[in-house]
Amino acid sequence: MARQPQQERAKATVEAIIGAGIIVLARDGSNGLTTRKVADTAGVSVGSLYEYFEDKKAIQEAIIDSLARQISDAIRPEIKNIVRLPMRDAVFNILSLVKKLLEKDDERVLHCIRNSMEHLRSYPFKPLQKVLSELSIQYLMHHPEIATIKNLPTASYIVIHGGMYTVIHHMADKNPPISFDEMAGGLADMISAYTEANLATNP
Amino acid sequence: MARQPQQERAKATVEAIIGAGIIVLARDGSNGLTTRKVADTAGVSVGSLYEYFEDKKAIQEAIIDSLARQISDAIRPEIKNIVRLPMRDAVFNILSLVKKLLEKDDERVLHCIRNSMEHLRSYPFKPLQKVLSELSIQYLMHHPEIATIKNLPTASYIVIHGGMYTVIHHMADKNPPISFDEMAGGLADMISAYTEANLATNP
Amino acid sequence: MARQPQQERAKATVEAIIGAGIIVLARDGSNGLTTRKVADTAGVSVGSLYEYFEDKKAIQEAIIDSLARQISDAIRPEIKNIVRLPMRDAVFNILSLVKKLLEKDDERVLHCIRNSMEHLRSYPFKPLQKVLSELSIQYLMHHPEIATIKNLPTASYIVIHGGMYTVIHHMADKNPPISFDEMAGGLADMISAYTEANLATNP
Amino acid sequence: MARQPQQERAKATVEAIIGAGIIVLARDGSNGLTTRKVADTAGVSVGSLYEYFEDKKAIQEAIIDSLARQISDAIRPEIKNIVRLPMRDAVFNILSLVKKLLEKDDERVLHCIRNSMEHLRSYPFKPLQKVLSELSIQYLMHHPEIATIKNLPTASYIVIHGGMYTVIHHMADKNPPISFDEMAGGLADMISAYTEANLATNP
DNA sequence: CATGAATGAGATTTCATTCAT
DNA sequence: CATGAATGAAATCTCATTCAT
Repeated sequence: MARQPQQERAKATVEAIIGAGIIVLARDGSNGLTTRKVADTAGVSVGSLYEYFEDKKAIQEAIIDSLARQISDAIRPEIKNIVRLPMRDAVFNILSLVKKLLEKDDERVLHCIRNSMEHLRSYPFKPLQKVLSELSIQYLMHHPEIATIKNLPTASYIVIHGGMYTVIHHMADKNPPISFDEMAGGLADMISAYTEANLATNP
Repeated sequence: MARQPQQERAKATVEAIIGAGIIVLARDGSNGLTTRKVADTAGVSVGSLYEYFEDKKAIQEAIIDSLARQISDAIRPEIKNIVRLPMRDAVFNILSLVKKLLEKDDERVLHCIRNSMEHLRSYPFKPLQKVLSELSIQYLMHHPEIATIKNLPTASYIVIHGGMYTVIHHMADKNPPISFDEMAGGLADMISAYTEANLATNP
Repeated sequence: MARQPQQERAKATVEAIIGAGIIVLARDGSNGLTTRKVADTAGVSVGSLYEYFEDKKAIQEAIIDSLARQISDAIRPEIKNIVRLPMRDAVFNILSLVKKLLEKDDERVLHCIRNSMEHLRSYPFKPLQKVLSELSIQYLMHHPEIATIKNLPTASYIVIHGGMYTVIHHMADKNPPISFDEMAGGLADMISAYTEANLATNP
Repeated sequence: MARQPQQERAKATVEAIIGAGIIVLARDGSNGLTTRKVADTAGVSVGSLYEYFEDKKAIQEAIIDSLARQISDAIRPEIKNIVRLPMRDAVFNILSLVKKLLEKDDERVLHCIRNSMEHLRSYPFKPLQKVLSELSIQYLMHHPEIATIKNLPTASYIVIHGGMYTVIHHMADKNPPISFDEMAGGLADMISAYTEANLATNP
């Protein structure tokens, strides 16, 4: 039943469905993502959903893929600027960049990530982690002196996972006890102190 | 409709329902948590669910409350030992403690937390955060010298939120690029370096 | 299972159940009459309901019987006064008497009659009709001159049925276009005019 | 959830659901009106009910609205004939008309009215009362001489409410002590005598 | 006798999916 | 291709009735 969209109009319909899915997922959560709501929001009939997608699961996956691409596309062009910065500024900028990305469109992406944590096994994180890993590698190439740090993978893992979630949590927090800049600055300082300490011991 | 259990048997039934709910939530996720499955797992009829709970939402909340209590009860008795340790060891021990807690019963609590992140707005974290905040305060009382650190709230926020989630993520990771001890050690080192750096500048 | 109450306490329980049933029926309608609500309102356990009543239907019937008796008991003692009055006053007094009866206890009986019209096939009307028929006969014995009226049964039927329902409807009407006294007076005048016209033609 | 029917087929389904609802309501009473029975009787699936109706309550209301329209539509075309008649004949004809209406289709409308008295607060009467009020006004315009009667509203109220219910009760009565014609004739005579008496005193 | 916990059949409601038009 | 009506399995919830204590 699921076909490849062959015409422009068909591609537009697929885009509309995925876009509608993102809106519904952000608004109503993964439990509230029904075919009817998606079809209504997309302005197509429920029948059309099944013209382009095998079943609901396929729609969910397409939504996640789309979110993943949006995230990667937003971060990748900034890599070339970030790799030039000293460690502290690099970390701070990455966190700010992620924040800006998650804030777009009334925090649509933020809500989608929160709402799909369970069902989709942190899938949307994967490409975020991938692009951040790329960034790590490129950063290393621009700063060969830190290659001597033996715990670089650890630092990288912590900033990518702990950092990401702390940003997500902070943004969802109605009354955060500290400001975003304090949080991001603190984490930047920690990473910076950690890497420099390891650097100092291996001269 | 919802009654207070008055007899011993009734209390046992309520416990069985919540226990079954935890099992089902851990196994099937919040979308897979149906009244039928909970009743079957608890070995009671669906009608019994509604003897003690207003509706399904109330059952979900009771499950979360129960998990929250389990978490707090597991951590609180350890506080008195942890507050005696130096910063690095304290952080490492807390993370290990959380890991041990989440691992219990085939990672039941871990799965529940992951599976209820969406629907319940990270509720199960609340008491975990609360008990860790208590720990922070007690730690401060045992180490008055660190009270001079002006960014203590920042460090605390990062270890509680970033640390917790990194643990959760690491445990769910099939092929983690670093070991748990490396991760926990790294985070402990960072926090330790961060606080000591701030301490050094304020002698 | 259903037993005859043999002790004083048992009789009191039966009364409490029926009284509770009347309250619930008046408040929640016949669809809202559940065994649990009746038991709670009566201050007994659901199990006790089945000690004294075969099933729910038996409770409903007991409620109706109780209402019927209340109605008859309220009207019968007034008969001896009403039969002495001229036709117009008699009709007006009967309607006022019915109104007073239905108003008692926050219109409890009124609501019960309205709420049981469907399910119980106007049962509560039966005894009301019976006692009013008795009144008709006694009235005739006190006013033998009207025995010559050939349409007396018709007049009686209309005042009993049309009159009763008009009272019930008027009491339930939030914004009645005429006052109760106008309505009752009008009906009394009609009956009076009708019987006198028939009397005049048969001198 | 509830949609507006857009195709012919959908409108037919809505009609079938309401028609089935009327049959079930007449047969089983408002307590016996289940979604299952309505769906089965209408020859559609239960799911279809919820395509066009928010919930069961909405179906009940649609049934009542449909009945109300049937009643009004049956009476209104007769108004122009009735207003030409003298008072006694007018009243008698109205009551006969109502009887004929309630008798149609195995007394379906009669049973529906009886069965929905409780739950729907005599709603189906409202349009019947409205159309009869219209009739009153038109009658007055054709008989300007009765405008001098000061108790016309009272007479109107009694014939509409008392008369209607007496008809309903009489039809439901297995062994009525008087015939329908006697009852209707009696009521017609009363109203006629009442209005003429008031007319005579204001020459 | 009295209790209230437990039951389970049956009611309402939801929603992914199919299919005639 | 597109539509949206129709489906029905499965979910939530209710409540009269039973029965162990």
